[in-house]
Order: sequence, then structure tokens, then C-alpha cells
Amino acid sequence: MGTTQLETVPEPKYWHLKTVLSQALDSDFSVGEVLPNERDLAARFGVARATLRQALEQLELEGRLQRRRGVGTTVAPPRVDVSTAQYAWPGTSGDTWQPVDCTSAVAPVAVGRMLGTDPRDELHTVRRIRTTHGQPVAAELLYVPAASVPQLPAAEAPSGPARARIVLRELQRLGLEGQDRAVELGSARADDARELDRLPGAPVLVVTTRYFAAGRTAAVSVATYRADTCRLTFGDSGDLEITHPAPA
Amino acid sequence: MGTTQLETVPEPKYWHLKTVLSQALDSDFSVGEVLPNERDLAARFGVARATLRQALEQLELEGRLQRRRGVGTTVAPPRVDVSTAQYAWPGTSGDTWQPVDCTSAVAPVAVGRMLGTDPRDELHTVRRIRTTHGQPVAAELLYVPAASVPQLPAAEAPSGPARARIVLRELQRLGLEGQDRAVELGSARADDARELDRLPGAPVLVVTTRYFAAGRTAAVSVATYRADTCRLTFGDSGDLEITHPAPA
DNA sequence: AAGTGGTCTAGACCACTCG
DNA sequence: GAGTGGTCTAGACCACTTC
Repeated sequence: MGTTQLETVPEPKYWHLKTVLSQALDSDFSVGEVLPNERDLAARFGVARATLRQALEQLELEGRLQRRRGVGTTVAPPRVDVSTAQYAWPGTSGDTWQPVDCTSAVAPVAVGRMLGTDPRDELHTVRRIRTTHGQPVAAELLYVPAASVPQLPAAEAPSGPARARIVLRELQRLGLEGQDRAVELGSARADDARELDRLPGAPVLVVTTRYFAAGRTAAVSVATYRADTCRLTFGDSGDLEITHPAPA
Repeated sequence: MGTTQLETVPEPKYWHLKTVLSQALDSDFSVGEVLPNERDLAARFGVARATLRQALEQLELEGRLQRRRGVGTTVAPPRVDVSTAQYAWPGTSGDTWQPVDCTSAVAPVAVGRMLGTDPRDELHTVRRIRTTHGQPVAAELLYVPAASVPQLPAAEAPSGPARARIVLRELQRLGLEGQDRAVELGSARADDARELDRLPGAPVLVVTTRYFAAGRTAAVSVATYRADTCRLTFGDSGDLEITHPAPA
């Protein structure tokens, strides 16, 4: 028989450490509890601080821990389920987004391609944020070509949230013919990071939505969700809005 | 007026480095091209190798780079769109999954809770992998309680892919009443990592699907997609392309 | 055997929060 | 000002791929 060499592979220290810590979190800690600081933990496990941090980073990525500079490391609550299932224009009554601002700017190339607009054209760019349980979970930029909101009063428009709401209202005059979503991993840009109360580069789930109306792509939304705290739910087909079939 | 201190914040080196590299990738490199090795790059930018690696890690996370031990760092192709929109039992004709194996094992606690089974019960556990363009993109474990496939021949069943296909076939006898999806960030377990040709701990998008039939949760699937190479698409409502289970 | 990325160390300093 | 996590360094060795 073959000398299979099965698992002679030395497991990296940080990987083993992560497993040990993960079990400790399950058994010896409760949500919100603070862990010993990194220097103490590293000493306790007999590893360098950088190695310990590699384990902590993974646990934070998995939503098990929460680390805040100047404060400490705490046990994170379970991830929040946030729904992305709504089939409607943004700003329709019932959604949980809050308009923050609205500016004019050229779109990123990827967005410009989806909209089929001239890359040099300025678009209405609506900033919205989404919170649940008082915590910010997502920051969004909604790109609306001028052609999609032809009746928008041009010059005398106000700024800030008021202007954002006007653009959303105008958008809703169009008949929504379909929409389209994609999810991918990204890292937070500086402005998104600030809205989400995270450091730049923090891992985020980027949800790109295309809204179709009048036979073309009428708007594109790029929403970045905190990957550490969020689980995105898609109330698929079948009986929509299955809340909780769990027996009490 | 307030001395606002606006942006006195020193940008971290690795963050700036990432920006510079990102622009260089856009202008001076093409897909598949190999970058100089990490020691050279670090020297060229006048930083420690660890700092350079921090920038490379982020770019890999964003799907811009691909790194392989013993080989080098190459410019990654754009992410692949993979659809998760199918409304049907797993294994229905037309899906792109390939059954690999089927074992009996107790489910993870989270899965057990969704199924409402006794945590000590053994479930049929079907292993499948999904490939596109010859590359593995996802590994799945499908958990099927014995109660969901009552007519499954018990003892004399074969093993491997054949057994997996039998379980899938039995499952399709049930009428699918609904399904439910959630997406979150995770890190690859050792077994998934092997199937996905990545190292353990690699970032993955975890898609959890609940299948409802006979008034309860009849099966649960946990699929882990390579976060570096995949964009998950959800062909939402509007014009939906629901593939209904074919009446056999 | 040579060259690559992956892991690990033992330090240092910085930015932030809080009492 | 004390304590925390975040950044950075300059090394070392290991696992893997390729020639």
C-alpha cells in the first residue's frame, strides 16, 4: 500500500490558534465580553503578536470578534440578517435607507458601462445609508443619469437630503421593468468606511443593482455592506417573504 | 472658526501602495502577466516585505491579483459572474454542479437548527463542486435528513458519486414549496480549500440555501464560492427566469 | 537547486479611546 | 497618561513549483 503521507502537513500556528480561540469563544465567553489584550494573549499562547493577530483577523472576518482601536477586542453578536430582496425603486416607502446627500459627478467606468452613458457625463449621485438596530450596516451610491429624471428642476434645486429625496421621487415616475443584482467581495473605500464606522480597507459585500426602465438601464446602485456584521438574505422565489418556518 | 484638522490623517503606507499598484495594473499590465517577486517589489518601493504583502493581500481580495506559492503573482482576469438564481432542487437537469460523494454525518449545529433535527442524528451529506471554464468556483455540502428521502435504499447503497446521485433523485420526488438564500463572508475550511484549489482560510462567499417541502425545511445547502474569482448574480424579480422542477 | 509565496519572530512607533 | 489595537521593520525559515 502507498505510504499516503496523509496529513504530514504541519498546520500553520495561526490556523491552529484560530481553532483554539474559536472553541474558547464558544465555551468560555459571552457576547460583548472583552478579551485580554493582544500582547497578553500572544504571551499566553507563546507566539509573536503578529501571529496572534493573524488568527484574530480571521475570526473578525468570520464575524466572531469585533476589534476597536483604543478600546479592545470583544466577542461579536451573531450577524444580522439584512434583506436585499425588495423589488422596487430605491426610496419607495418601506425601505430602510436614509438619504444623506446628492451631488453631481462622473460615474466610475464600470458603472458608466452598465448605464451606457458618455464617461464624461455628470450623473446625479445619491448617497444613502442603511441602519439596523441603530448600527450602520451599509452605504450606497445611486447613480442616476440626467436622462432618467428629465423633469428634475435644474438649477434652483436644494442640496443635501432634500435634493436626494427629489431625485428619488422623480425616479419613481418611471415604470420599473426589472432589476438585477450581483454580490461580490470588496474592501471599503475611505468614504464608505467612514459611514460604516470602520477603517478603510475593511472587508465589505458589494451589492450592485441595475434598475431597468424605458427599455434601458435607468439607474445603478452600488451598496457596500459591512461583511463582518451582515448576512445578506435573498427572499427568493417560491412563497416570497418566508419569515420563520421554525417551530417555536 | 474651528481648526478642522481635516485630513491631517497620515495614510498608511500599504494603503497608498495599494493605490499605486492598482493604477499600475490598469495601465502597465495585462491579464495573466506576472509581477516582479515580492522581495524585488518591496525593495523598489522602499518598504518592508510585510508591508508590501499587506497591499498585495488587499488587491488579491478584490480579485485584481492571483498569487500562487512557488510560482508568482499574476494579474487576475475579471471576476466570473456565477448565477445562484435557480429555483429548483439541487441536481435538477441544467444545473452546473457535479456530485462528488455522499456520506453520513451529523450536521453542524447551525444547520441542525435550520432543519429542526436532533443534533445527534446522522444526515445524508452530499458533496458537490461547481466549475466554470474549467476552474473550480464553489464547493457545496448538501444536508438531507433521512426523513426527506424515506424511500432511499438503506444498506446496499453504493458509495461515491453514484450514491450522491441517488440521494438527489430521491429528493426530487418531493414537491419544492419554496427556498431561501443568504450570503455571508467566511473563510475556507481545509476540505473546501482543497476542492477550490486555495489555501485554508481563503476568503469565500458562503451561500446558505434552505429548501422547503412538505411543510418544513427538507434540506439545507451550504455552498462556498471563491471570493477572489466570483461575482454572485441574483436574477431577481421582474422578468425572472425561474426553472421549475421538471415533472418526471 | 533555485526561486517563489507563506509563516513566524521580536522588536518599534503611531493613532485612538478613556478616565 | 495609560492602555488598546494598527502599522511597520528586517530579518529568518518553510512549503511549494519548476527546471
